[in-house]
Amino acid sequence: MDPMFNAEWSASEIKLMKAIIAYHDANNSYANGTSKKGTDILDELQARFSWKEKHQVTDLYVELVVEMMQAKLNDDNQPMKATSDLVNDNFGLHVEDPAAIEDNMDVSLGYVMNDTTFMRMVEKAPQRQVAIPREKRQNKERTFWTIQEHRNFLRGLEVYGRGSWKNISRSFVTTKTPVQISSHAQKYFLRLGCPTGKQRYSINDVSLHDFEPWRPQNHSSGWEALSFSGSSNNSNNYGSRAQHVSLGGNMLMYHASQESSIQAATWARSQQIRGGFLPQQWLYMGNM
DNA sequence: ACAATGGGTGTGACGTGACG
DNA sequence: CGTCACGTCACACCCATTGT
Repeated sequence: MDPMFNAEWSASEIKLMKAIIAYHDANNSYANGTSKKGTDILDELQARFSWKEKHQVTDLYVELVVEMMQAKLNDDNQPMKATSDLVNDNFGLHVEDPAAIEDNMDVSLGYVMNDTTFMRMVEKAPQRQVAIPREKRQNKERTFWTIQEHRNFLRGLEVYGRGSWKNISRSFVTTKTPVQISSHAQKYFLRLGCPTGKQRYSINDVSLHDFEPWRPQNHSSGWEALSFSGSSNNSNNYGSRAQHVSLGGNMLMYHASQESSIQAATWARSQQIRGGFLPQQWLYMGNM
């Protein structure tokens, strides 16, 4: 968590906000992806914390929602706690230990990169120059979605829900217009709804909760780090927790000339789909 | 090498709801 | 009721990959 939160928000304020969110959660208001209730919650929160800047409330709300979802994920191997219990124990989070939360923030946010190599691979999408013969398409440059943008999209989806492309564009994916986000969402939901093992890996296979594949306690061998499971096994919406693209360890760093992150991901995915595993020297190359 | 296929991006038409 | 803004859908176009 941003250390600034320590200065901007007191523990009691954070606790209160969590309680409010939990209340809405208990009423099925958050993260069910079916409504625009996220904005309702924000309105209430902004009214409740009227002395705070709007962006402060929004930012903390987003942080807490993601954290709470992550906390629930961590409890997946345990009986699901009742929401009332979550309210009482701060959703299993240790609010008094923000440093620990900060340490896990990337995990909470679904970043697959605790090492910077993966980030380097995905932070810039390939800017393909496409010859567009039609007049209307002249001078148009195709801009591909980065994984980071897609994750921001997923976060916005969780907060604002489907259809609030304007809000998502304004608050989460500022590099894309609402129309572009809508178009991206169209393909995203189409992919979710049409699972087939023949599909290649795509940006839409990246979920918000891609996390922890690199953790040694989760996989005793490098091969287990290659746990791809795209949307084909996902029956949930909005990049749900069941959807993982676990790009284990440093496996994407296989080739110096593999400039395109998308291509790298596609390549890696294809190796898995085809049942052919990665050469071991590539798999462990990043650890050299 | 070539054709087929899958996938990504952008555009236009249409539907819908809010507002005056 | 008309207008406007916005979202959804279908489609075009293109690229990358795969199969032959």
